[in-house]
Amino acid sequence: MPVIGDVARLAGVSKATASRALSGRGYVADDTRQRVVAAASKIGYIVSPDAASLVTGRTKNVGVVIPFVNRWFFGEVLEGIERALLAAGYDLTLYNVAETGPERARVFDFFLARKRVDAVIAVGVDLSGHEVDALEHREKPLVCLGGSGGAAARLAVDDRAVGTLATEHLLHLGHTRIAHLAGAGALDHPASVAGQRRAGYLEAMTTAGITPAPSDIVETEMSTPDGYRAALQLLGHPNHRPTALFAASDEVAFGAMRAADRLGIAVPLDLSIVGVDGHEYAEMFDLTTIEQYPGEQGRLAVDVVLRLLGEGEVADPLPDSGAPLPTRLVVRASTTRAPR
Amino acid sequence: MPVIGDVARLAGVSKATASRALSGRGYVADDTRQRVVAAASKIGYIVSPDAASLVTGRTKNVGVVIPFVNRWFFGEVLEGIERALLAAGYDLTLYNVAETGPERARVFDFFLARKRVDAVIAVGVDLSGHEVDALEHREKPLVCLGGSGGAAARLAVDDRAVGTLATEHLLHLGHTRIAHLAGAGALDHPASVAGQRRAGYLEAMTTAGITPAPSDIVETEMSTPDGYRAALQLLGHPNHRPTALFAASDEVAFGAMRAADRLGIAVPLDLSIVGVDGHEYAEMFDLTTIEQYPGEQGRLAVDVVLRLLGEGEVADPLPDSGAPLPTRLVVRASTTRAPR
DNA sequence: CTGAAAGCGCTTACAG
DNA sequence: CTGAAAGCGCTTACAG
Repeated sequence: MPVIGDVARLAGVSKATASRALSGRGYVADDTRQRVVAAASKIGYIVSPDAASLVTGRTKNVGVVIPFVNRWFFGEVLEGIERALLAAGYDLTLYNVAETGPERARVFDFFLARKRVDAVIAVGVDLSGHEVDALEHREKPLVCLGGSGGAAARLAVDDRAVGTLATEHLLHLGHTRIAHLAGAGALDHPASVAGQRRAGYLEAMTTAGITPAPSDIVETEMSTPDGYRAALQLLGHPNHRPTALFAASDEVAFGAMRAADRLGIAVPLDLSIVGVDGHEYAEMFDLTTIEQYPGEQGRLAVDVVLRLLGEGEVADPLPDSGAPLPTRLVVRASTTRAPR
Repeated sequence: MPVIGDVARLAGVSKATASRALSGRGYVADDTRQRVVAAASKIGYIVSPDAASLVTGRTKNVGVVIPFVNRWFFGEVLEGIERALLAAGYDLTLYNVAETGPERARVFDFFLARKRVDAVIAVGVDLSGHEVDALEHREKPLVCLGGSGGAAARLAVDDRAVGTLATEHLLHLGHTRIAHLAGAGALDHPASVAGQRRAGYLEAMTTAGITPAPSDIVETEMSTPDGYRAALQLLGHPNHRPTALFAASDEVAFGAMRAADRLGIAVPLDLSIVGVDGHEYAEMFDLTTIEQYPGEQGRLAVDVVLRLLGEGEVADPLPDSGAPLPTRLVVRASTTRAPR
């Protein structure tokens, strides 16, 4: 395993010069640089990131905290982040933390508190004050993508507007009996994604002069199997069947479609369904949805992190700070006019 | 940011003793240790992994190379690996490499070649000789989960047997016209997962004295939308419709079910479908499948890595070396007796 | 059981 | 433009 001293010796320069030649920082005569580079590649020299980090204080490594990897939205975000980070020469250290628990505390208090990452990106996690403090205390830039909990740099779609738009789409089609398959925790955590979408739904309904029956809102984990179970419960009830359904995510919507199928409820004739996300299956299932663009969101989060870390001399670390991330209503065959 | 010198001073010992007390390596008097630990926690000391790595040569970090994160199987594996690594106090650095290309070369020749990871786990990647060499040359333990390309430590299901079993299940139900939705590259890369499953299918057919028509094997990316498209092509053809279909993965099978639905082909009455994986949606869709257990596989891969790294003094680094990972045929409503 | 010293592999002022 | 030296924060023989 060659070290920089080997390169220096072979090139006939000092370690300092070798370092400068290889890193591109500081003045080096052009032919010197070439000799050094040639020497390095000849013996297969690769800099030790640990040694470099120790002196520069930079690790070229970003921690990503994410509650799931196997949900479409999160997987796409993660892929987007990974690609962008790799392109910038950064490593990605993955912390797949669940809602809460000792494991999560360990990630924030131990893993992230060490000097191994330069910054952290939190995807869809509701951060506690303590967690944010732990990072700020270590002077680690923190970029949040969705989720909640105070952080300076936050990128998010307007989930409340998403909920309103989805609901208004259904209202506009003449539906009045509109149920909502909300994300788990929507009621208890109004600031969460699930909570915001629910609030948007409620707002649209209220504006339309409709008060949903309490049983018209059912909470579910945002997965297809859970959405399926929740929808069976909602749609299987003998009375009061809704004519339309706003699912908090496309994955929930797929489950609802399957439940409707199983119960012999025709979509969209008997039941219109709208989801959120723009999942890769949405087109195949003809699902009306509010698209968002998680891969792009991940890339954006990396942009912000890089700016915060001073890579690429850009003045404003948060170009569109405050502006919500783009979304788009895509109407497909799963929604139609309310039955007479 | 306190350093170990601060802890030592506060506890009234040398840095050496503080280091020993904190790491648990070497003799330290019990009360000394307690004083050191108290001092450390009082000032919120956390060891610098970079500095420690530099001297020990160990980073407590494992690189994971994986072609997708947003396919069910890979997502589950990744989650399993992450949990197991975290529990062992290791970090996970994620490299999401696509099939091939310059990006992939950069990961192997630069990122993984540095001293930042102690070992690498390759999930479902077909490694080239050059890639394996690059790692072995750096003396990095390499554990492969599925995929192909020579590596000492390999964990894998017997994909050929999986293909045979799935096909025999259909043969046993009286089907003779059995199509196969194979994974992309099955023909060109016989050693790949897709290739092995295809080979198993062919073997079972041949054993039954049946030669599938070339048009009965269609390759597709192993995703649901791609499976959908491939199945439309396969099932939409006016002649020769198969009565059964072996899909190379559950995700492909879901796409095929949707295609059948769209074409008015009843499953299982007109068409039996069997998949592979034990996807979380399989039960909901009543899909017959050959289950495997990716989360558990990920955990197992970590076990092997840890043994290879000498954590936990276990004699044999590969307990079940050679034995294929468990799988199980789960019969559901998507397969039935062949129509008369 | 504990401490002084060397050293892991780099980078960065500081001189020249 | 280049080099000698110091130092990043730790751990590990080596003495005692």
